[in-house]
Amino acid sequence: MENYSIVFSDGSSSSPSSLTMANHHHQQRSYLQSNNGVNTCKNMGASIDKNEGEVAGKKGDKKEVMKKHKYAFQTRSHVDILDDGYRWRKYGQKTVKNSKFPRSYYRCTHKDCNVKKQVQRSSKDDEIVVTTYEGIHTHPVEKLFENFEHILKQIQTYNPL
DNA sequence: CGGATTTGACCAGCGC
DNA sequence: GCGCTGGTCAAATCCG
Repeated sequence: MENYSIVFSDGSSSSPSSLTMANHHHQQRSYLQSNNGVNTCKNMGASIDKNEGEVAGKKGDKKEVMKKHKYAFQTRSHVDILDDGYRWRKYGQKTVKNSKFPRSYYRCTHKDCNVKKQVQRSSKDDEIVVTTYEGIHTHPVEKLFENFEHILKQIQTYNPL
């Protein structure tokens, strides 16, 4: 069962057999760990918050209100969308510079769960898929997994290293 | 018919 | 301030 290589990284260092958890902001989280902790991830630019938490009006007043849980990892796979048990609704796609492939933006389809993720594949190695999660799910996983064998099988299927 | 995608527009942050 | 770039919206469209 050594046919997969899942590489946690923050986008910079990625040696293909190490597991370096990304730690963008405050705390790091286990992959696929559903938890109902406080989730105050707010969107920075737009103002689509319906009845979400407070909007700190001006900047400079409160600076550390938003805590974002953001972590990325790379997988060697030929499928973009790894089935991680949640349902995702695509809400955007942009072509990023320095990359041939577009980046897709997904959002969790649950009612009060505003977890986002981005899927982007590397321009150099089109086998590499960079998935970036942001936020913590406030609801249990909709699909039931026994363990990681399911998702690992997806990677292994398309990655005969 | 309802929910998910598609896709161009729109907007904000940043660098020049 | 302006233009580029990345992130999101939303209407149209697709698909079960």
